[in-house]
Parts: sequence; C-alpha cells; structure tokens
Amino acid sequence: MEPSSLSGLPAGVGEALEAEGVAELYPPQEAAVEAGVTDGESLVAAVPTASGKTLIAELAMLSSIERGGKALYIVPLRALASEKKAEFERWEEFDVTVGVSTGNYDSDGEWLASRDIIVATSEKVDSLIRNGAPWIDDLTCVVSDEVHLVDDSHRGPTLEVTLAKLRKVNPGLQTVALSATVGNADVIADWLDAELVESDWRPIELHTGVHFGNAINFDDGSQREVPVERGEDQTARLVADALDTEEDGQGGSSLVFVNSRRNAESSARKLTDVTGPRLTGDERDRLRELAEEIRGVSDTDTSEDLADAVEEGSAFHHAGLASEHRSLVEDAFRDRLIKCVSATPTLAAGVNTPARRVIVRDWRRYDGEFGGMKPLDVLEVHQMCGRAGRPGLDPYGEAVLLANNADTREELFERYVWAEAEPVRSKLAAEPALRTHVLATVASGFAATRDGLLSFLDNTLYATQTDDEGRLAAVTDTVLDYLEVNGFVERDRDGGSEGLAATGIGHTVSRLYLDPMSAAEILDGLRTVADDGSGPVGSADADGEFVAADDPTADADDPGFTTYTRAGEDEPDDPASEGPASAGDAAPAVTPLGLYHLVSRTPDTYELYLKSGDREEYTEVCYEREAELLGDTPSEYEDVRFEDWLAALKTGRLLEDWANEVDEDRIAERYGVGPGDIRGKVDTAEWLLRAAETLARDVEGIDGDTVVQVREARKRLEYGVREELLDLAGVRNVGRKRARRLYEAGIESRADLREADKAVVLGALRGRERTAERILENAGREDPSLDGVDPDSSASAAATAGADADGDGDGQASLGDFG
DNA sequence: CTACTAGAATTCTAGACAGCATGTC
DNA sequence: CTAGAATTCTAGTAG
Repeated sequence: MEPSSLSGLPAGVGEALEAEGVAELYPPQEAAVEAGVTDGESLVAAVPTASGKTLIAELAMLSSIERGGKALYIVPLRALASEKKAEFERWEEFDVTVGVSTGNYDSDGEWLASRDIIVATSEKVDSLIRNGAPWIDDLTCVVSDEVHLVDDSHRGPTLEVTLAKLRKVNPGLQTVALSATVGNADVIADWLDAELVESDWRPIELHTGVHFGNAINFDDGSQREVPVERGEDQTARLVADALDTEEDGQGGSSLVFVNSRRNAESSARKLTDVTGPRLTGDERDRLRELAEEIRGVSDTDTSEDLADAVEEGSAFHHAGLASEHRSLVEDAFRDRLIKCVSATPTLAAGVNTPARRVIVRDWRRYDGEFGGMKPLDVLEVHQMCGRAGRPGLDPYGEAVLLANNADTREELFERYVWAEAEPVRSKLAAEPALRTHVLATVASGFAATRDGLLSFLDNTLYATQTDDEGRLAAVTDTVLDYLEVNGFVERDRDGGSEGLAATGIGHTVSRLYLDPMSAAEILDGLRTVADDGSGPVGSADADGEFVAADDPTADADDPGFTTYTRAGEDEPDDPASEGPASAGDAAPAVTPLGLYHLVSRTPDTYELYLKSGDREEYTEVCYEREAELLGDTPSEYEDVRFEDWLAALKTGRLLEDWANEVDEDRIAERYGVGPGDIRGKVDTAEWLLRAAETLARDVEGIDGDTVVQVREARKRLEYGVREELLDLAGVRNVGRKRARRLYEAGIESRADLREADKAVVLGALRGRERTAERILENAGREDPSLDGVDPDSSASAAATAGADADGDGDGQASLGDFG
C-alpha cells in the first residue's frame, strides 16, 4: 500500500511520506490502516520496536486532526517526549501544530490548548485532568506509547486510570495503543474496545542467539565462530568481533546490557582495550573533545571515569549520570563515534539508540523483594534485543546472550530466545496505587459515591482481567478508610450508596499530585512543630504500603482487618499526647535538616541504599540530631521502620550538604551516588517542599513561621546555597559558586551588586568580563559596562573582612516579601 | 623487605514520574 | 528460605 493512496489525511501528507522514502507501508502499518486507524477506529498495535509503530500513530493523529480533532500522544519517559515532538514537528508544514507538556518542560496551558498534537507523559496527563485542563474534552484521538507498561507496579496504574478517565470524559475517543509484543495483546484490545494488529514483522532482520565457548548459536540454526581463549573476556571478544566485521565499510557498534551501575562502569573500562586500538586519528580527536565536554558537565569521579572511557571509544550509561552526560553518550553512539556502550536498562526502554550487536551479558538482576538474583522478564530481554539493527546502516541486527556453560545455553534458549513475552497484568489493586487514584477520582468528580467509584474502576484493565471481583472493592475500602481518617475525603453513610467527597485539603493533595500518604506524613511532621503531637495515622513501610499505627506488622495484603485511629486520639501510653506541652517545653525549632528528612521519608522519594557502616553512622547522627527531626523517631530495636528512618536521614543529610554548598564531587563520594542522583534527589525534595508549603498554608494549626522556614529550606535547595547567599543566587547567571565568591568579596546582596566597585566584582568573578557584565545587567545595574575596569585581585581571595561594604548586608531581605 | 598473586572474604546491588516559574560554572 | 560478580583483603611465595 502506498502512502499517497491513503485517504483521510491532510492533503499532501501521503506524498510527503513518499518523499521521505516511505514507498510502501510496512505490513503492520497496512494492517492498521485496514483495521481503520485513519477512520477513527481504536486500535492496539502489538509489534516489535522499530517496526514503524510511530507511523501508525501519526496516521491516526493526522487523520483525526484532518477531521477537525485534536490528538494526545502519551509517552512513558520525559526524554521521549522531546524526541517525539521533534519527530511530529515535520508535519507543521501541513499546519499541524505540536506542543509538549512534561514536568520538566511545559508550554503554558492556553498555548497548549491551541495545539493539534500534544505530547505528554502519563503522569502529566493525569495531573492535567486533575487540574481541569480545558482542552482535555476536545481530544478526539489518544495514542498511548508502550502500553505494556501498565504492567509496571509503580507507574502502570497511572496510565491505566488516565486512559480510563480520558475515555470516560470523551466517549467517542479514538484510542491507539502501541505495545511491544506481549503474551496477551488481545486482552488489552478487549479493554480498550479496539481492533488488534499483532505481528512479529521487522524491517531489519534480527538474529537472536547465545554465545558459549567458541561460537554464537543463532535462533535460525546458523552459527558464528567467535573463539574465546582461556582467560579472555567473552564480552570483549564479541565486541571486537562486531567491530572487525565491516558492513558498509565500517565495523559494527555494540550495546552491552549489564545488571548494575558498577558493572556498567567496569565493563566500559575493560572494553576500552577493544575499542581504543581500533580508533582512527580523527575519531580520537573528536572523542577527546567529547571527553572534555563530559568533564565539563560535572566534576565528579563518575564524570571523570566516563570521560576517560569515552576518549577510548567506550562508554557507560546509567541513571547515576547527569542527563547531559546521557545525551552526549547517546548522540555520540548514534553518530558511530562511540563504539560500544555498557548500559543498565536505562537504554533498553529509553530514547532510540540502536546498535549492530546487542550483548545481554547479565540476565539476572538483584531484587531485594525476591531475595536474590532474579531472572529478567522475557519482555525486558526482548526489548534489549530489539535495540539490535540500525535502520539504513546494518543489513541485520544481532542479539547475543552470554552463557558460560552448555546448560545455561540451553536455559537461555528456552527462557528467552524461544519464549514469548509474558502477559501484561494490571497492578492497580494495590494500596499505594489506589490511595492516589481513588482520591484523585473522587476529587476531580469522576465519582461521588462508593458505587460510582467502583463502577468507574470497572473501566480499567484490572477489572477486565481479574477473576477476583471482591479484591478491588476490598482494597478500595481500605484506602477509603485511610483517606477518611487522614481527612482527605468525607463519607456519607446515610444514603443507599455511600456518598464520597474530597475535603478541601483532599482537593489540594490531589492537585499537587502528591501521594496522600506523603501529604499525611508532611502535615503530621509540620504539626509536630506546633504541638508535638503523636505520629501520623498509618505510616509507610518499605513498600509504601501503609500499616496500622498500632500494629506495625499488619499484613497489607489483607486489608479487611486493619483499623485506624485519628492521631493522638486513644494512645494513653504516649505521654506526649497528654495535654498541652508545658510552658518550658517549647516547640522544637524547624531546621532545614528536619524538613529534608521529613520529605525524604515520604513514599514519593526513592530511598538511598544503606551501605555497610551506614547503619552505625546514621544511627549516631540520628541521636545527635534527634531534636531536629520532625515526629517521633521509631525505636531502634523494636520498630521495623527504623531502617527507613535512617535511609531518609541519609538522604536528608545529602540535601543538607547540598544546601550547605558542599561540592558535588564531595557529595557524590560521601553518599556513593552519581551526579544524576544528586540532581534527582534535590529536584524531588524541591517539589515536595513546594507542595509542603502549599499544604501548610491550606491547613489550620500550622504556624506561619513554619511556612517561611519551609520556603527558605526549599530555596536553599533550589540554589544549593546557605541562607546568606539566597538573594545573590537569585540573580541570573549567578549560581552557588559565583554567589559565594561575590559574598566573600564583600558583595552580599543584589543591591550590593548594583552599587559595588566594579573592580571588586570583576575580581571576584576571576576576571571574566563578559560574565561579570551579564551579571551586573541581570542584577539591574544601570551601567553594567566593564570597559577599562581592571579586576581587583584582592577580591578573588577570600576576603571576609570586606563584609562591611555599603548595602544592608542582609542577604535574605527579599525573602519575606514574595507572594 | 617488597612485589606479586591466588584464593578467601567482603561488599554491593535498575529505573525515574510530578509542581512551578525562569535560567549553572 | 533464596545470588553472584567485582573488589578488597590476606597470606603465602618469589625475587
């Protein structure tokens, strides 16, 4: 089928596709057209990666727009949002406009409403629905990319509920779901009332095989000799083999999947022996430049190690890297400059980074819940293998699993090569998921009664595939109890069907996109500042499930029997809850650490891993600074939550260090994290503190002064500075480093910048004239020009004595009069 | 006394969404 | 109840 023969698309689109080189639709695309994607039919396309799924989505969206509609494209990752946007922007010449909305990158709401295609993450869509984005009910077509992720226990339920809501708001909505090949695509199609297109067809052949001994055995029966001498590294030989096999005059790149960050780093270092000697002089030069760029991103060991490897044509890729690191590596790999990337699963599901040869070195990964090394899901391995074969560059792709004995080889064939991906299963009926979504569903008016709620939930994948009717209702009831006890919903049990309504604070929590348990924890923590009450009602255990306050061992899977009491109501043994605190027993002061610890122990923050020795170290810190921690410290010996408390304390200290201007490399070393982790933690904490500020204002019984403390703690995280630099760091182009230097030179505030001796400013900024001029301009100085000014060299030395310069010297003067 | 190495003991473990208002060194 | 690879430590040996 030729693109130009398609009907229903904007005029010229078919021809444009042919001009792009799409002479014929791929078979799955043709099947999709036959199933009616261009006529507004809903469709589930379960086809391999890189077999033209995106075009199916484009056909659906473009035809929908041609009929006067509006399309939404839901992606699983923020990084994919920009990738898709760039892809869709080629339709702008046909007057099809594209907008993006993610937590990172947001076009403003009104502008978004005028776009024809909107790309967003599932969480963002959920949030937009909660906040009543006006264009939601104008949608005529929604595409859900990688729908098989509904299987993910953490994020899957959001996608599931969001799709259900979109379809509820908009009954005629065309739903196009793109999925990897999974065991039960028919069930997904059933759920979405959609046609099903299922296919294994790929535009580039994929050979999957297992290497053991001296050869790779492929699934088609063929063999490739890759001898490995004793003591030689299997992976290295396979990478070398791919590089030495020229197609199109170039050797093939490899992608090595390993099971931990450390392995990724050490693998990259080792493979440097393979890639380095095969580089051309020109490549070396370009790689050296790239390495410099990488070093410039961050001055941590991680960054340094990456740069060292990259100079030799090898790289590693994992979530500890800063996002700039990641895209530098991805781009250089796509440009064939980097010959081999050793990666954790970040690269299996992320942006498009194909390689000639994919090597799945580790097929088991540590899983604490499982209690050991757990074999990867078939789906995950298939996704990794699917990265093999670069369209237009490779005649075929090769995916190789590694075995170190004959038995393992057979097992790998059985388990992965021949196996079908497992069926997708909804994870909705779990407390953490329902806690959030039940509240949001009630708060945004999708249900006003318990029956209404259950019937809404009946539109989810969970309902279509469960055989246990009662479970969802049972968990829902548990969650409703929790939400009621914490004051997020009100229940009216008088009528025939129990009435449900979100309270004011419940609405706020829903709109802020907080896990209700996070909100409860934060509110409780902030309240202790005022009245030192007892703990929250039901507290998070390691999984974010909640357990009854009076029975920490309650089985969360058996929700029927837990009961809850309002905080402080009947806990006679707790002396703290008896009567008001005596006059001498002043409320504890709020410190940044207290707040950082508070948000870090919330289920919305990932826990840092406690290494050996950390337990002792942080137990000590915990006792030293117990007065600062908000809420009651669990007992070291009796309470299972103590471990989590310490992990949160570790995170809290990391944040405190950041706000105390500790260098990035120091923090990375001290906490055993990468630059990407630091940014991630700081971001999350910033977000939660902002939410905390809103909550604190919205709710009674929290001191206004506390709100100010929360804001300051947040701002200090935002800029990564101590209190006295807040004003300076707010000036554009002034970060934590420059602010500190200016301050040491006696320039302590924005006002000082406007008045100060230019020579001093220039000296503090180490003679960078352009930078200094920009900063002066940004600070609002009338005459920012630095022509003919010589830097004052004494200003670059730490001159604390110069602090008596003109200006008020109060670095935080502007803090209170905001908002 | 140092350098080296084999084997034992120990260590450590993937990923990443959201709000809000504008810009690090 | 359950793992395994990489790194570090240690003891033994050679130089």
